[in-house]
Amino acid sequence: MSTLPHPRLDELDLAQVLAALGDETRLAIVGTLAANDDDAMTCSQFLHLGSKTGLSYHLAKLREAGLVNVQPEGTKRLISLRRADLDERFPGFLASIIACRPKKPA
Amino acid sequence: MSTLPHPRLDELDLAQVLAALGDETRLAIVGTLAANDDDAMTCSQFLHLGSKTGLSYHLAKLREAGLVNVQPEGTKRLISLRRADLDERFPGFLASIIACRPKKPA
DNA sequence: TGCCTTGTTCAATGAATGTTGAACAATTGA
DNA sequence: TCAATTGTTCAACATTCATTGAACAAGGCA
Repeated sequence: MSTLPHPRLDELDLAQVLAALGDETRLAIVGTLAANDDDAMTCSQFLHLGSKTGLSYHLAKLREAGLVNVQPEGTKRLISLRRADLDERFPGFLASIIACRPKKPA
Repeated sequence: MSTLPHPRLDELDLAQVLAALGDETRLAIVGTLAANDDDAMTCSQFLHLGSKTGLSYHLAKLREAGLVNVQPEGTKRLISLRRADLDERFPGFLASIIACRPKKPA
């Protein structure tokens, strides 16, 4: 699966999840993943949100909180929302978060 | 209404709300208010969660984020969840948060 | 092999956070 | 008036957080 440490479903902690999302940059990352139809994205696709180093930091936070899955693929990392896990552990939560983010017009 | 500053409905910021809830103590405060049927409570009713000073700090955070309303009443402060406001601004959010908190058995 | 791309690690820094105890303010009630 | 109750404010402190740049790894590809 993945070489990087990810919390298991039963290890997800609500306060940690909320803290991870309590940052504009990380909230934007999650919002972008959702707006991208939950398709996997690479770090470089978020460069408009901050520096390379900063993104590495924020993505690690999101991964450690259990919000995203990070899967190495060649020199890239495929980042995807853990939508199913989050929906199971915190039903309705992710949807309510995403619903009140400003949507990008088509 | 109240002498303490509260953000207006249109001023509620999702990231700030999430950050405010990203702390075990504050999450417990909100959970307790919800478990108490959204009835107003006083600071002293949360003393089991921390020191007097600490609670004052955390309750200010919750108030500034727009999660609770604090209304002076004599020497006490009546603290209540801004349920209606939160439901309007972030539909489904509060419910999803509260649903996955462990409930106290009756 | 060598170079480019992608992303991480490290150390440093400044800002924000959470906790504590002492002192203070405001109201209530004897 | 005096004392008790309820909370806030303040300064101090240690911790964590977010950001930066330089250096480093690991693959891809010529």
